[in-house]
Amino acid sequence: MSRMHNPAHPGEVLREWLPEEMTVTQAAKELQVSRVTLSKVLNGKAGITASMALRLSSWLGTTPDVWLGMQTQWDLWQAEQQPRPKIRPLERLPV
Amino acid sequence: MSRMHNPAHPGEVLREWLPEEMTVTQAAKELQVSRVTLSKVLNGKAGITASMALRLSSWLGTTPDVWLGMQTQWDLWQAEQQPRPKIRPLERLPV
DNA sequence: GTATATTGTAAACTAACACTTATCAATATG
DNA sequence: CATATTGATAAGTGTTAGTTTACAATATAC
Repeated sequence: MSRMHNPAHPGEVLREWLPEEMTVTQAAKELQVSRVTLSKVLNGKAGITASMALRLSSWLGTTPDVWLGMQTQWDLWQAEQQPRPKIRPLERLPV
Repeated sequence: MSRMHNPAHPGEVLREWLPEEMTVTQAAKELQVSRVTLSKVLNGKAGITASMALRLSSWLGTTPDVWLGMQTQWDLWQAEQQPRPKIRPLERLPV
């Protein structure tokens, strides 16, 4: 079975967590990454790493798993869109 | 809060799924990756990618999420062992 | 209105890493 | 003994998350 819906990029979701008036520059400073790094994430040009997930969880008061989970679902959906080899299921001895 | 226990590397878990008599070479052929690629995963020298998770799920009849989830937990634990910047929680307006 | 600072993204570069093929020592098999 | 097969290492390639630098656009100061 495949995932029906193109999941949102985590950066897209992150956008909604940022207060309206907060600039990328400010947010990057709080997260202690460069402006560029955060900008890329927000624009879907880079993914959420474990390190970034920890920063986001400290800052936003979430679990890191939320962010990494989103990234995982996104990665998985992307991979499912690629041509895939036909793999014959392993024959297991019945219990 | 941090994860208490060093989670197993997914490759370690994968080992347990392989039939006793199956060689790395055979398994790699079924998964349609090189011997080296699989060997590295089994020895914890490489992680589980989305593409690999899909191969494993096809072959072993699991969901891909199982494997990617393990990888995520492992990545997270590794990142937690590193020195981390002190990030001040974002002040949210109370509801 | 012009000068200066700040913003967000792009460009260029570096480091890490997943993958491949080639190589090698060790073990099995003819 | 000779040959083939195994699993791991070495070497090389491509991708990508991170940095600093550069730039065009907008805001702020004088």
